[in-house]
Amino acid sequence: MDKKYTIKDIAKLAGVSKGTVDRVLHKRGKVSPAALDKVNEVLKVIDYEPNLIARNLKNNKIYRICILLPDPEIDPYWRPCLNGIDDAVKEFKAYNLVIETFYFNPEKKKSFLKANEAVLELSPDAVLLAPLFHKETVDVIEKYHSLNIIVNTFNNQVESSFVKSFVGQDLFRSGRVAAKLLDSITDNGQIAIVHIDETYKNAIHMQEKERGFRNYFDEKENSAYTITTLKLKNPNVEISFNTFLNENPDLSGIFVTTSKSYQIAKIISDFKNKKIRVVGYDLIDENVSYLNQGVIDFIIHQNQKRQAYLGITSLVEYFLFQKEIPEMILLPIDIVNAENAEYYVE
Amino acid sequence: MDKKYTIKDIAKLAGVSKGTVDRVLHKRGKVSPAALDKVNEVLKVIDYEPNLIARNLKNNKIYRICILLPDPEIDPYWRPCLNGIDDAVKEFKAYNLVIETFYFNPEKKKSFLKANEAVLELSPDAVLLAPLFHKETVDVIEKYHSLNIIVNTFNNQVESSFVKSFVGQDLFRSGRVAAKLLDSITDNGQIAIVHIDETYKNAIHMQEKERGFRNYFDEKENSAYTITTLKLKNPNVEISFNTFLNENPDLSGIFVTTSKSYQIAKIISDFKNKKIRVVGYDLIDENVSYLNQGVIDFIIHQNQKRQAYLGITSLVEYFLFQKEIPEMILLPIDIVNAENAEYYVE
DNA sequence: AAATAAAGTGTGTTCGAGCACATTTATTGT
DNA sequence: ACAATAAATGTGCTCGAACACACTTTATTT
Repeated sequence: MDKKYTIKDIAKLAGVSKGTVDRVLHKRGKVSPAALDKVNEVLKVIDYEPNLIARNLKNNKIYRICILLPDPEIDPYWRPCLNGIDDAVKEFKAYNLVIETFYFNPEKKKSFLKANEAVLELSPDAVLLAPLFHKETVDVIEKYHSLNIIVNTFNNQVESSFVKSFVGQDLFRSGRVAAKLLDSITDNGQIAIVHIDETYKNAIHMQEKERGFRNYFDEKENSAYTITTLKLKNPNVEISFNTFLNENPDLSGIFVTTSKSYQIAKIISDFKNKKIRVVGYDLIDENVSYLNQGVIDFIIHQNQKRQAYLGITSLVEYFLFQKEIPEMILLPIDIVNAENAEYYVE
Repeated sequence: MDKKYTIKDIAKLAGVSKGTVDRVLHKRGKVSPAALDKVNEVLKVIDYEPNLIARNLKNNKIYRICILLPDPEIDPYWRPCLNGIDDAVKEFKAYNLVIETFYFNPEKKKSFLKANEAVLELSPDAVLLAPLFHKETVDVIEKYHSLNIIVNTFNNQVESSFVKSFVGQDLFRSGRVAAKLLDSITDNGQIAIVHIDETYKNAIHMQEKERGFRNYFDEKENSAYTITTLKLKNPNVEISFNTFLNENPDLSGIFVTTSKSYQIAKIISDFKNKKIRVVGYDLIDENVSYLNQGVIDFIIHQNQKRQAYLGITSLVEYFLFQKEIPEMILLPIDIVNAENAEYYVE
């Protein structure tokens, strides 16, 4: 009754052979106008959907996907990605897929290049990478492209027409979200945007967040906030920031643009004069701990796990089921407080 | 080199036929100890993973899944579910699946029962339902179970050992999230928990949210809040709440436990005396509009779309790939403000 | 020891799409 | 009109797992 139509069914209905139907469906030509009409007539009436299972059984090529990201041992920010990768691997382990992960030292361009060389050795079908070093990334992307290897990026965006897809967040928007949060939890006064030195990290990341943050307050009429940008460098963060705190008694809110908000939290938790509100990024353990203590008020979740997961699954589904890969997948900007954190921590 | 092992490969390696390997893999018996050992020896060495594609090609049974939920025309809360269902249908349309949706009037038990009868007529393999009427739900679940039809629920939980899986949110926790939000955006004063009459809705829903909300403040030391619960009924919401507002000039925050926060927002947006903060539920248009106007501060997203989507996909993957269905899938409690709303609106 | 039952093993077909190749039909040139 | 060639069409095999069925070997009964 509601059995799916097969090519054989169409052939029978149209009074031709399955070979002809196949040629029509794939526009391979070598079909007479008469036969073409007959088949199209049938296709118009019935709703044919090729059986993906059967289609893929034949195509038993092994697809190889390589993922390149900074070593989570060096920067724990990337740890959740491993879970995302793991989920994807588990989900597709029954298919003809080889998914391999490569780490590089996020502080060393050489390490990044070396990892890419190792990937090239394997001549994979696709590469998913977290592009930290701009120039180097553009170069390797071109290399991959010339070898017909698909390149997708996640977390960081990079300008290159050779990148098929990007998974990440709108950082400008995420800055606005942070601004809105601080706006709602602080009374007027001074707000500090704090960039904590992460030498290697694409500075664009932090800049975009700052732009969004300031944009929110610029748009707001009669805003009585003063916004100051602070660039702190380890190991001087503590001293510099303490000085700043003492010089700015009006400070009511802090927006930390990196996952290092725990460093700021540590300082202000000793600083009992006044309640200062903090909004930061990323659910790493130290941050969650200060979130639970009430020192950090909100954390914006960048959802690295899902970024990695979607980066892989979109490639897998492209290879296995010829699903189109969207040029850009923007993940929601999740707002986390002490009460809903457990659902996002990975 | 890294081709996947097939049953044939195992057979060759073990020096038996693929029939014997098959019997070992499926524990069908009729295998001599000697042959069993040989096959197990090979299986120990190699990492065999059956090809799901091939497996499912053979099993060309058509699975029928029915979804029962309130008519979104009557309660727009359920509208996002349609998108979730749609996504799942699209994703699996190439497989042997029939997914059918049935609506019932959320105000009429009879309508619910009638919808279930229609479902029973089709004798599906599984049913996914939003259980509104407790007693009736328990009855139909028993009926389904006796007919070997799998029953999963979403959105509302119902006590029944016959339910295989539940997809939803922890409502107690969501009450706590709301409390934390109001706590962070209001100064001490009075807070109102507002239940707006939705006759049909399982009152447990709202009660759980209230319990969580109060629990947060109970746990908080030296909290200087007064918490009042208000039960409002349409069409008297406006009059009653205006009276309440006038009688309680100290009111600083409102927690609306249903998706009707726009009704409260409408009232307080005319009430210019003081800034009153509002936290409510669900991204329906009216609420988002007040969110953007700054009348509602936060909305908790119940993610109906994903609830429906996961409810279906878990069943599909169970049938198609014999994946286990988790007994309970708890979705994150998403916090939404005017800046990140666009990512959640469906 | 032969007959019969039981246990163990292998072979062959199926699922649906895809594609190579064989076969048939139509068209062109002489 | 009849090759020669081109165009159109159909047949049959493949992928891997699953399972029915036929066949062979071993065990049990008389």
